Amino acid sequence: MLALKRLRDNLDQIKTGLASRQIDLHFDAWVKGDTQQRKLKQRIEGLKARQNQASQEIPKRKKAKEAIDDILKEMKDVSEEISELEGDLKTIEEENTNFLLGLPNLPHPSVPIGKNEQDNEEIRRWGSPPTFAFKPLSHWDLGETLDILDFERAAKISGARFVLYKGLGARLERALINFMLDLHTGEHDYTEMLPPIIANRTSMTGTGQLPKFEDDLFKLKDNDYFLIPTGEVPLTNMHADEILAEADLPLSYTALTPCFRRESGSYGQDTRGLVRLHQFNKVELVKFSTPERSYERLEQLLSEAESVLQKLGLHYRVISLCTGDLGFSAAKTYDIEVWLPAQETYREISSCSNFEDFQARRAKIRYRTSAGKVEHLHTLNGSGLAVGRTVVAILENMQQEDGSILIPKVLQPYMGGLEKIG
RNA sequence: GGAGAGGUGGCUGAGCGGUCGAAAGCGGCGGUCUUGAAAACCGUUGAACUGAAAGGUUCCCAGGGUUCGAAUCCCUGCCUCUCCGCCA
Repeated sequence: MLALKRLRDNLDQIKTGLASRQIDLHFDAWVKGDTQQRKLKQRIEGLKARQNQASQEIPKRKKAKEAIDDILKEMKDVSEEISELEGDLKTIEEENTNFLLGLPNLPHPSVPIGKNEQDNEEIRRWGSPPTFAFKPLSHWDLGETLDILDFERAAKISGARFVLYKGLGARLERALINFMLDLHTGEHDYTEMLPPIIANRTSMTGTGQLPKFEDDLFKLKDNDYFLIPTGEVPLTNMHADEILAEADLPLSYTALTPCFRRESGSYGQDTRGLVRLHQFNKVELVKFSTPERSYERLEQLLSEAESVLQKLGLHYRVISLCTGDLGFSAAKTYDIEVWLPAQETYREISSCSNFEDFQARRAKIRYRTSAGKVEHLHTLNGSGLAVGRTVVAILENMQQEDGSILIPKVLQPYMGGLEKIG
């Protein structure tokens, strides 16, 4: 959520900033509503001030055995008027809040201006694509041949866009999870968490999934509960309604969680394989930072996510999302895209964002500065990494002509010393 | 699931329907003392909105209600604790 003051004082500036996201917004109704709301509030507050005055006067008069009929009568009217006006105020306030909750974050000045993913800016590449003396197979073919991925049986159990990992496939997923968590807790100073993966409406609103994107979520029947689409939801909302001490910042948390997405808007895309599933595992990285240092932390977070791919020896590139491709809550986002040889393309494997105070305002996450002031802090998060897509990258990049898969050195201890699959 | 108790400021914990943003203690901050620290003592210390300021309004889990007036009474929901039952 954008700061109300900022919106009122710099409306034009914010309008242009948001327009760069390629979305249509109409502020006129809101401006009207906002003015109306303030006027109403002032009137109500005036009446309440009178009410408060009277509640001091009444007992005084009572004590002095003076008559109070007139003041009681007046107060009865005041009280009625207040409840009437408050009804109006509630309606207007709800409309205004909904509008504000529907506004995306303002892009950071360093974000490239652009219409869509075509305009994203490549920041750097690491390593180089492997060369093959044969035509590399897709991960779904490899997975099936090696009997480590089973999409048909997953469909029988659940439906389309689910996967059943088998044998060494399951082992590989688990090895990656442990490797990533060990790396982030051991070398990068994150605290490991194991949070709930069902979250309530308040939390979903806090991180920005709601109210706009309810259709993308799995909602539990008979409850106002949702399956989390990302570990960001529990890890960020764990500090909702809290005032943290500046000395405790930055806080860094990591967690493995399953993520659940309905992916309703993506028919026909990635229908095969485990790139786009309704359920997948992700190791999430979340940071809480002071505003002054949040962009420095974003670079740090990004490099921590990158180090996973570097240690695995997987070629990737980093891109900066342009304004038109930027997510709803983010002020700036770097995507890490890993090379997939079978499709001869880069695919997103991590998304690292600075949300500035956008989520902190929604979720009321604040900190007390060393000077004693209470301010909203900045939240950041990124994948470190999407585990299923890392399996994809390993299968496709490490495949050999005989159909076997070489296991990266750093992963071998986690695979019981195994050097290859198949 | 059944029975009971409770949810108050950073924490612990008082609080007759009006003078309660709320006692007290702890913690934090500032100071005195000290070479420095501790102890002791003194002072100070919630947040949001609104206003140029003075000030005003709101917030004692959330939402309703009673009342001229609610932290205090009533209802609903959520959460916590104790006991019983069930269970991985």
